[in-house]
Amino acid sequence: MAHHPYDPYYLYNQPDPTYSDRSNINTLFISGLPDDVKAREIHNLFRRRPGFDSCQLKYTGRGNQVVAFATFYNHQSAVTALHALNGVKFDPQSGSVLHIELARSNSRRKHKPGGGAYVVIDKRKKTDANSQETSSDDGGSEPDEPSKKAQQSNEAVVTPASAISAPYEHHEKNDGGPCSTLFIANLGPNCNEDELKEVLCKYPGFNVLKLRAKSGMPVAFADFEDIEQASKVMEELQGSVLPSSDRGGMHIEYARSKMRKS
DNA sequence: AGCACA
Repeated sequence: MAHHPYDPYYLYNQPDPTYSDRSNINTLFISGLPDDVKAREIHNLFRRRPGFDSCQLKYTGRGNQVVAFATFYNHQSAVTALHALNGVKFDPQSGSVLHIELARSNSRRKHKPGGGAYVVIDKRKKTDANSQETSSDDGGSEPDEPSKKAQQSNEAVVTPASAISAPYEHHEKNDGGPCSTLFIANLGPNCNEDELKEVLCKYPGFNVLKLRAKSGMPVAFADFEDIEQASKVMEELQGSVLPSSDRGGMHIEYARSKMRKS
């Protein structure tokens, strides 16, 4: 008996049966897509998000409605991508705005070693020249749709400030977007440059590490050749604990600006 | 939450 039943901390942490618990969901449900969207576009939308695994485009068969699912390696990555992209204007021509929520269930599709990074599920009746970008050999593997009515209310969707950084626009300033320099925090006070460098130099594309202790706690900047390589490192090292750490794992983000090639 | 170097 580890917990007294009236222990408020114990009670607080019990699952609440009145709300669906989606803390184990790693998959996002995306609606509000234009009906001519391509699986490739969905893939490009998510591929640089940390923790991204795979995605699929689904023609629901009701009208030209298209929805998509994006699966991440963990729940937190999925939630982060959700917040980054929900409400973003996807197509300035059609005015379509992304509506993203946690899916009702995780995508069960396994990552085949030779398989593509995205998948199309076509439930449409028409068998004419519909382009099958990638075939789904197992149509029963897609998660449930969380909201049947989500797609009908495209016009009511309000565009939040995050839509300013729409994916189709090029920005000179980097507002939290991907960067080939990483910012590393939550390092212990005893962290030294060499132990961190030892870990980082195992990854391809690693360039330069700079450690600095601003008002005590050290933070680091690690520069890589390109964003893909930096993203990979962020994914793999996120939360990992250095031997010198007296606290939790490293917290890694994209730096606000690329390191200067001095 | 903490983002420098030029």
